Amino acid sequence: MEDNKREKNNNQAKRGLWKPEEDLILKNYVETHGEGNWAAVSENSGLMRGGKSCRLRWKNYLRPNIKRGCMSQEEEDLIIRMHKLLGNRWSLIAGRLPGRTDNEVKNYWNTHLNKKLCRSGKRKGIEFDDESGRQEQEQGENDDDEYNKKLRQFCDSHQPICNATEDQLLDINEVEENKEKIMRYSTSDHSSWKYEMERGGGMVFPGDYNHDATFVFDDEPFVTYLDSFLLFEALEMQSIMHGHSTT
DNA sequence: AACGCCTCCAACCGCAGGATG
DNA sequence: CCATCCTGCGGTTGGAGGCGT
Repeated sequence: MEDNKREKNNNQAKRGLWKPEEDLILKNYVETHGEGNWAAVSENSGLMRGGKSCRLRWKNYLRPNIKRGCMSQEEEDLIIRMHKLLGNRWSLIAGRLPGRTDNEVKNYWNTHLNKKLCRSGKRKGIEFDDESGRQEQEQGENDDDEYNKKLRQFCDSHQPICNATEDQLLDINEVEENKEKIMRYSTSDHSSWKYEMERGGGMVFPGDYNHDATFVFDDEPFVTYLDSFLLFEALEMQSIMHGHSTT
C-alpha cells in the first residue's frame, strides 16, 4: 500500500535535466535545513523531484567546493593509479580528489582514460612518470588474489572523508614548520601516526611535488601529496602483508 | 543547410547495507 | 528477528551539442 503510494509519487516525479530555478530552490532548502532526509527535501521544498534525484543533484553539482572543469595531469595520474589499485571503486577514488565527485571520476574514466589506455594498446603499458609508478606497475604485474583482497580490505577500512572543509586541512605553513618532523614519520612506526592523529591535525607529507590530491581518513592522518599516498599505502600494505607494523 | 553519427556528461536505475522501530 | 526507510554506490542510459559529409 505504502509502496504503491511511493511508487506513484516516484512516477509523478519530474525527471530530466535540472533547471536553474530548481537548483536555486534545492540549494536554498539544503542551506536552510541541512543535508539528509532527501525524501522530505523533495516533499517540503516544492520540487517535483524524487529524493534520490535531489540528493544526486546536490552531491554532484550544487554542493560547495565542487571543482568543475578539466582534470589536471596530477588528477589524471592519480585516477589511473587508484583505478589500477582499486578497480571501479569510484567513490574511493573520488575521495582522494578534492572537489571531484564519484560520478565525475567515473565519467572521466569511461570517456577519457579508458579510451586513452585502450588506444595505447594495453592497460599494463601505462606510462608512469616516476620511480614509484614503475615499481607499482611491476608490482601490479605480480598481483595475486591475496594481495588484491588485502588491499581492498585495507581501503574499505580506511574510508576517506571526501569533502574536508578548509579548516580540516593543515595550513601549508604548518607543514613547512613541521617538515623535518613529518618526514621522520615516513620511516617511523604507527605510534607517530597516532600521535599526529590524536593531536587532531592529521598529517601532511611534505615534498617538492606539486600534487594537490588530498587524503583525509577518518581514523588516519591525511596526505596532500599524490606520491605520499603511495608511500602511505606501501607502508600499510607492508604491515598488512607481513602482519606487523612498519618500522 | 540538413542530416546522421559520435562524444560526453548529467541523470536515472537497481541493488546493498545501515539505521530504526 | 523482521520490515521499512534512507542513503550510497556502480552500472547504464538518454539527450545535448559537436563534427563530418
